[in-house]
Amino acid sequence: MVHLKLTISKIAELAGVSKATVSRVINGSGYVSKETREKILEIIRKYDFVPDSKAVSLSKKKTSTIALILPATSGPFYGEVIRGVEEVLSNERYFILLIALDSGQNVSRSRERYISALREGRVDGAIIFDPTIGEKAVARISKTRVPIVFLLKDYRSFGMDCIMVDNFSGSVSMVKHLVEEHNYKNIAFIKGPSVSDDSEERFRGFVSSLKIHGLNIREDFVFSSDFTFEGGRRVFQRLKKVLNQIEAIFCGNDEMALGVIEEMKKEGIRPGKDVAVVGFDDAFWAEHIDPPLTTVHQPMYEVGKIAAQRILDRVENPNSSENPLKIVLQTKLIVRKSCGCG
Amino acid sequence: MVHLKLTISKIAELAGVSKATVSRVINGSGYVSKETREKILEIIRKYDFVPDSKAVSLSKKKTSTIALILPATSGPFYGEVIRGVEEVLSNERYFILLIALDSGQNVSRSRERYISALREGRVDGAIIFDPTIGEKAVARISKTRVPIVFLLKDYRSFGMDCIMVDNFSGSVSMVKHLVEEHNYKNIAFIKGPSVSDDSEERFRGFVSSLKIHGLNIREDFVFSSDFTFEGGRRVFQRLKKVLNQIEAIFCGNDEMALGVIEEMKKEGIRPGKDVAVVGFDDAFWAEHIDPPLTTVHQPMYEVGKIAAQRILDRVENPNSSENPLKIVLQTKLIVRKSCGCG
DNA sequence: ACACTTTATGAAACCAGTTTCATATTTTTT
DNA sequence: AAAAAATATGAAACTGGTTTCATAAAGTGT
Repeated sequence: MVHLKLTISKIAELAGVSKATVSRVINGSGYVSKETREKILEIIRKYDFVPDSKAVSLSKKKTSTIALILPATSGPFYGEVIRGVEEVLSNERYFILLIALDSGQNVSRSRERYISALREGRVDGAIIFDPTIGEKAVARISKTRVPIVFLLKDYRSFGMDCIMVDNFSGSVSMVKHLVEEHNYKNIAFIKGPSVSDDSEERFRGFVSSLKIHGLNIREDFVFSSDFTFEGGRRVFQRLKKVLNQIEAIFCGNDEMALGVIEEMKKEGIRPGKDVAVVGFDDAFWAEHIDPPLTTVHQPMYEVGKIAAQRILDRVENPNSSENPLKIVLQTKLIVRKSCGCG
Repeated sequence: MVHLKLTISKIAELAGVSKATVSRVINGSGYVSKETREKILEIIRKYDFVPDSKAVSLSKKKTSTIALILPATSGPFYGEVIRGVEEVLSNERYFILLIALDSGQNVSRSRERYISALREGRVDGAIIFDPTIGEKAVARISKTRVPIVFLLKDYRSFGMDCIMVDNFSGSVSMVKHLVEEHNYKNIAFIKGPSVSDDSEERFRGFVSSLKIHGLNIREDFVFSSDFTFEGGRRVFQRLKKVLNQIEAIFCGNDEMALGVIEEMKKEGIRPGKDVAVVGFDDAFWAEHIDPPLTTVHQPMYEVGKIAAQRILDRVENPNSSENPLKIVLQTKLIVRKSCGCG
């Protein structure tokens, strides 16, 4: 029993009409008499026919697919962003082509891969979350003419929309809490990798907020690490030297905060009591660790949703001459216990 | 300045050859003289030409895309599975079409969506992780003739490969540890939703292992919840009644264990000291909570990798009459402190 | 020098749809 | 009743590639 492949032509033949008419029925376009439509619909149902998406894509010049580029190590964000994007796209019958960025030196390899996908016309648009991308790559992407929404990167000068998160204000409100509620005056800061814009923004917010409160920035209270758990542990060993001079440690993200907390406990120092430790991100587990972590919530689900809405808009109104949009979502201070509260 | 679209025909024209020859050069197939090849390559480079993937897919009947179906709530597994799949597929220049299953009643809606994707010929194969799927849907999927690998579901009778995780043995080794190392004799169990095969397997392993150790199953020590953090909190309230009769609580997954632990702490009961609490899954945060959770590690990264290798094999050797394969990956007991160790 | 294989190329068919255009039939307007 | 507009349909062109087939030239063996 050979399973013969159904095509629109065969359906047309069975119905005694031309394939153009079948196409019209399927797409609800053009004129088709009621009787003809019903007859064709009947046959389509009977044989359980579905048009081949590859052929549809080719002739309609539309894939109904959006590329979603994500860093492999976006950890807690991964799922959140995907959820937001998927929720919006699936409603509009679009699919997600997911490309995860390699970590380490291989980023450029995976960058090539997703640029390829754009150039080959595999997708109608793309949501790009690529923290280490630079102008050169953006210029190449721009040449593809594929509508793009960048996450957490502002490339409006290349005509691309961007969805940003206000890291600066997040830091500001954290410092405000530490200073005004707890009266801490000596706060250490642990930066992430310098290539990370987020990290820089958070640090700038920290510095700026200290100034506002009339506090000095102490260079020897500023440390650098890599946003990882292990990095947090390591940096704590360096930080120990100034531990007796500080009242709080503001970590550039939650993972490092967790590393710091674990290391502190090992040394018999009580996080949140002897020294406050706070983070940034509000990872899933942040409220469940001991002590529950005071941190800044990143609205990544909303970022995903808005990015998806935006890209659909661009894809479906390609010639709208609207200027590249920048949408800034607010972070939110989440006060738990590691800051000394409660 | 109108950006004119490049096609293989235009390249052919520029090179003064037929498009068949250009196609041969691009694909490295058939005979092409060295001079012709270089001339064409030169022009392709000069104009930065890339063939349209939609056209290639249509004529080659190959999309170089694999569907990856994942539950929205796979929480910690999400990223792990994706990482494994992506690592293998990207090396072979395949792309991932990601479809997340809606949670709640909408599963069937998203199920329709991914079955559509298969029927439309959007992908060459699919890796399906759909815990609540039933035979009826599987039968429909089977009709599409698209190669499928199921995760954690055995549908070999429909000709589909499956990658399983040995939950049963995971439970057995956990009970073994609790009984042999700690000499616990009264162990409560919190099941997940009854629709979850995993949950059932874990429970069966628990029961079986108790028997092996000559212990009775106490019906009133068995509770049911829904695999969520909140579910864990709620079930603890029911469980309190028997708390003075038990030495350990074996939770069907880590999230519920976390809920139980939090609730215990609120009541002044020390998890791991007064009563042992253990979980299943080894979520990212399991080692960082207080006390660090003793649990059973699920090798989801490996599941993703092996599934991807398997699906590529099926896709690239479509007429191999090899029987549907079942690969069982082993879980691993991770002893931390919540069981009373350390 | 002749048959046979290998190399090289293009025309045309093909993949499975959509869309334009021409034509025929109705229906509506004047 | 004639003209205009709306409805209905199919042939053929089109999307942008790949592949088959035919043909010709070059290389090889005897």
